[in-house]
Amino acid sequence: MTFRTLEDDITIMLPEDFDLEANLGYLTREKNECMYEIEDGFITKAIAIEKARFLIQISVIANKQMVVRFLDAAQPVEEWHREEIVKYIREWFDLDRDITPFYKIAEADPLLKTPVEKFRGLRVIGIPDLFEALCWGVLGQQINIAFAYTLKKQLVEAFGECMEWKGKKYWIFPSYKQISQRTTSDFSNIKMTLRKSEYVIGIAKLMASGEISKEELMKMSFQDAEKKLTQIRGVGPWTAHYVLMRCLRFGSAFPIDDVGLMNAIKVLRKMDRKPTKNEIMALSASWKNWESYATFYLWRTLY
DNA sequence: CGCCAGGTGGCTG
DNA sequence: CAGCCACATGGC
Repeated sequence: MTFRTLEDDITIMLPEDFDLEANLGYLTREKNECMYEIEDGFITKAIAIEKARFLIQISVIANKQMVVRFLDAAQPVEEWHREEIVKYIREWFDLDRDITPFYKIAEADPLLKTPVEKFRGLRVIGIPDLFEALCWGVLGQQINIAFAYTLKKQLVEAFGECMEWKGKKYWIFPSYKQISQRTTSDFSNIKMTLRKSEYVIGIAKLMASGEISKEELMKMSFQDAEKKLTQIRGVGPWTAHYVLMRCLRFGSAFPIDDVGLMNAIKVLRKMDRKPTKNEIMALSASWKNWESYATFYLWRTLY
């Protein structure tokens, strides 16, 4: 890519409950992650805004402000691009939510007390792109997390685009338009089930036709959005809630059937078996509208 | 080797 | 409608 003079850095002021280490702890939990790179506290990521491509590097100063630097761009950086990138980052780190009510609940909750002490300042890290969030949910079904990352890497490297910078590749998740034109035979080198390939292509087609869009889902009530999502083939209650939590940002999203959630509760309560759904419902009775945060913090206790 | 991983759709009685 | 089952692969 040719050299260009890039625009000035962007500064984003951070909310009170933001801790860089807590968030980097989540972002670095899996070495196989291919959607960004973390090094020396810097987060480097390729971002697509429609047809434009940017390579940005995020750093955080004293947990007070985020600095976004443009390392590279495939075209001039326009003002509206900068606005969209800020929007993306605010969604990614959930910067527009005041999470002090969650801490109030959690500090009085025997199950959440220790996790919130340990991970204070962690936000629910989002997946702002709906297609990426749905695919990531589908890929993660029923398999261990490390393997899910392997599958995502295979999918991204097979169909995504990358930006190269200083000898490294930074990937952009494949678009639904691109995947909607593939068939399951194109997925033969990706070691996921045929069923999952069908789900991913089906989701891409629904998005390409406009039947499913983030914009529309964001306008819906929680229950309507959940219903719309579970009508998609391959999206059951777990995946729907996962997407409601990580992309659509409903605080009350709650993947209650999640085996990781069950195991976290089992360990924290020193149980010799997994809790039942009824037991989890009883334990979570006071989490109203913060189920997503509670779940995310409980997951962090495991990996 | 068997069982479990951030489940789901399809089939059966 | 509840109860099974297959599904690709890796770690332990």
